[in-house]
Amino acid sequence: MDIKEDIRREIEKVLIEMDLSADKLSISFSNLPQLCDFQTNFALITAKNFNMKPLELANAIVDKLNVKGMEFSVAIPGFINIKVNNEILSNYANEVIVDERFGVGKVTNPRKILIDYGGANVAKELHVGHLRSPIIGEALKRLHRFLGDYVVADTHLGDWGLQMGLTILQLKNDGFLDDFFEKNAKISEISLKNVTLDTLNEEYPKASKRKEADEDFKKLADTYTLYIQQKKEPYFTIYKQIKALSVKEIKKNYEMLNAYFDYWYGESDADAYIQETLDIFEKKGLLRESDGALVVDIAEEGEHIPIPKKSEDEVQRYKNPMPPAILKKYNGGVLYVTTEIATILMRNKMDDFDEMIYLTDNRQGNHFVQAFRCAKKAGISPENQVLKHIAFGTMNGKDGKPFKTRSGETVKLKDVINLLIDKASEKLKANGIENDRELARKIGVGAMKFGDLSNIISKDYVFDIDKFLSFDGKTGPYIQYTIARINSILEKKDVEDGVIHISTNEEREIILALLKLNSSYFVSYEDYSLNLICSSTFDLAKAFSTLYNNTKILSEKDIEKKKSLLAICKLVKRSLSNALNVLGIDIVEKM
RNA sequence: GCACCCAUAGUGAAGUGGAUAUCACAAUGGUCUUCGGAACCAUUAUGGAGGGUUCGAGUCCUUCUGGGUGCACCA
Repeated sequence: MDIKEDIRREIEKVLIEMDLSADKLSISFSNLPQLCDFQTNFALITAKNFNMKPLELANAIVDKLNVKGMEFSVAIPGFINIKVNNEILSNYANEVIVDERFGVGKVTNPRKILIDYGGANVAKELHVGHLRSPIIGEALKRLHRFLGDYVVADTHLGDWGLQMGLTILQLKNDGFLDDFFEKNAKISEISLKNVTLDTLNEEYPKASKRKEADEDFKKLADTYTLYIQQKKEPYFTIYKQIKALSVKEIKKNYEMLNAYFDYWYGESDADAYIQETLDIFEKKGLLRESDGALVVDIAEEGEHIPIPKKSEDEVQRYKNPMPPAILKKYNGGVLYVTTEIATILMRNKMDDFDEMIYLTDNRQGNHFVQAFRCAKKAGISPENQVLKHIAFGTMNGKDGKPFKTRSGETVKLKDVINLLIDKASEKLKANGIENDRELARKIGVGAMKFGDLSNIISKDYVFDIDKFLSFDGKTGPYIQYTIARINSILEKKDVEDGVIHISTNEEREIILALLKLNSSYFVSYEDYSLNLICSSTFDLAKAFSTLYNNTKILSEKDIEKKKSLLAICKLVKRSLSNALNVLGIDIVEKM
């Protein structure tokens, strides 16, 4: 059920007849819509291989093509242009409208994929920097599932690092943990009664700041972290309680963003695999001692070459820096990379994944290069397993710098969401809808998600709330609004929708936009370009709006025409809704 | 210093090596009025600079300029 594929098959048939390889044959949408609907530059690319001139080859192919409803022509210097008639488009539309997959096929080789996204840390409040990972990750998860992959979403909590030691040390210093440290305290019966989320949100930043200036404090926090990792009491019990408190809050925030995870494993769950991981490296002779730490050399040919020092006291510099990965610290503690590798080991014991995708900001590029190289080197990740780090850019304020509050502080994620809800509420109020915060959330959060996903993942972008929430333009609300308008028509209709007959140019545009949207899922799937789905969705909404503005559907006199138009409404609504769903954006009935 | 990412209209963005570089917003000029916000048309780019590969380069390679990020015992 794909016109592009039908065209490809027809041309392929001719190529086989001509005894030419069809390997490089691909049909694309026309970039000159006034000339044709589809095009292929097959002749331009391959003429040389067949010892022909592009124009000759194109003409030879077109001469042999004779397909009902399709018009083939050749354009200089050798394009083959294809136009399809209204009947073909009508047939396509009538198939799609009853198709439970909206006319979108599945990938031919479904894979097992794990997506690691979210990036929350226990005891640290989520902030704006935590928005993109769940937004992009959730959309990728849904896209892969939609196209037939088996996908596991694991948020991989940061629950095992120095921040835990720091938090506990600070809490202890500030007297919150006295009960736990009394002589003969029955640890299992004590709970953190005076500690709330607000306490954590105050204590951690304090500790984090202090460690920069206070060497001893940092050392002690290191020790505490080690205690937790060794499950020493009362540290471990305190740790577990802090984590439970924190996770509850994190979950709530993710739900506001429509991000749902299959697993809530964290770095601590990988702990059980740390020793085994280290043993594997040990056995393979990959470990080496360096300044008291155990490291793995992962530099490849031409990397990490010392640059001669100009003077004695100069710091050693390296060309193509790829320092060894530290798996074990001087004090026996383990680090981010170690946990990452152990997590890969854990996941590979859980299931056999074809691919693991990690979503973090681009500052962690080196970390993943290190972890992935280590995992491959030690055979912890099988050779044919794809380990993919998707690095995204920063969300900036209007000044082009990382988004901050007026006083220069990091903006809390909670506050961003509330701001979006408030702004959306104002807009709704103007439309006569009051006091519906859930509706406002769907619109506000959806607006931000669409604004985010419209950008290429790797680039920084500007968080412009007014632009995101505009009901006009390439925005989430515009798409939601288009659906709401269709709802309004479908509610008021006095006849059932019928068979679609494409007859006008506006209707053609809608079906072509639908075809493009349906093919965009596969392009996005290949190269993680969710922005393409966003723009194709918008184009479909826009094509529909053009029809809507010029055609009075409900007052159409010709009953067959009216039924067809109503069916087009339904068709567009279904496809737009599905697209939003794949992007992780809510659909609203009214707005 | 060493490495990675980025540079396209006033602004924000899009473009599997292919035809006349696309979209949104804003601005200016014009046409028309509402199944739910007005819509439609027109105008606005020496693609950061220079070289190279190619029949063909915004896209690939290279040098430079400007911005962001990172560079072992944080995560």
